[in-house]
Amino acid sequence: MQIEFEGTYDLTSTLECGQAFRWRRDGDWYSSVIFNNNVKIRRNRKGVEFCSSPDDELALEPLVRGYLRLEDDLDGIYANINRDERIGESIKRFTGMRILRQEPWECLVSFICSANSNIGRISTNVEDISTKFGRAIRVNGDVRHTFPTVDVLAEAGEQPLRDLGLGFRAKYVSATARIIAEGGLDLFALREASYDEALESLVALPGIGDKVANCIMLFSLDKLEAFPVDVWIDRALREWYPAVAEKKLTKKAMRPWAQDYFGRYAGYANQYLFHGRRLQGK
DNA sequence: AGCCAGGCCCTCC
DNA sequence: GGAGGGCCTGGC
Repeated sequence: MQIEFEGTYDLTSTLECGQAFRWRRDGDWYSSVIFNNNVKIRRNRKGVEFCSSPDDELALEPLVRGYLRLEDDLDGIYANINRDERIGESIKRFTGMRILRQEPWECLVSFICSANSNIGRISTNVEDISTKFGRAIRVNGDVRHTFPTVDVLAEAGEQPLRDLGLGFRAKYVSATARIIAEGGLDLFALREASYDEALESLVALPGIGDKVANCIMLFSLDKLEAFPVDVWIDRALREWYPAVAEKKLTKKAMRPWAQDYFGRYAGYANQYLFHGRRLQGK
């Protein structure tokens, strides 16, 4: 099915910049499991084309639109965050890269798994969790699995997750799943909550600190002002922003500084700086 | 072999 | 309140 839209979209950068962990590339097609469907997608002249299974594409289309954040006015956002030549360069280089609107629970677990890890390993962890605890979706001989529900992971407990190689993150995933399963937090409700409210709720969960909470808010809870500070952003800000270096801002102090500096779309600035700095390597 | 990875948490000062 | 060390595991 074709989704037509105006405006730019760099699907490759968007799906490969490290905000989502289950997309696989095969030629110009990308495939993953989202909304309990095996979804294939590719860029074309008029927009993006996608296939879904088992559900009808017509039913999935609004969800895919939402996932891809096609409603974001990129030019408006660029104009808003373009405060200096550093961010300007990154915008020029990765024009069309978007933040995704992922499913909150999968996003939350993915970023608990990200602690002291790397993208390759996180991808393996998330895929292994799905294979072991998710529901099989078969498409033309290909089998992928849905990401398991909160209840399934709450019931599973810590040890099976350790056996999958999550390491010390297993107890955090398990404990957080149990809290949410028992009604300790409504993740979707956080989409309507303020940034501060959502942050406070998330960091109360085991395994979620300021950085991970900001990732979850940015990539799944519609908080475009979220600004996760990881080692790459830490490097980018210290190397590229004299104000940060001169003030000797700690990692902790960088987030509020950047949110004030870049404004309400600071999360977009974050993703462009992150991507640029990470490709540059250490 | 030893260090580090897209942090978090706990202890101690 | 913030600095320092431990934590699973895999990759270099």
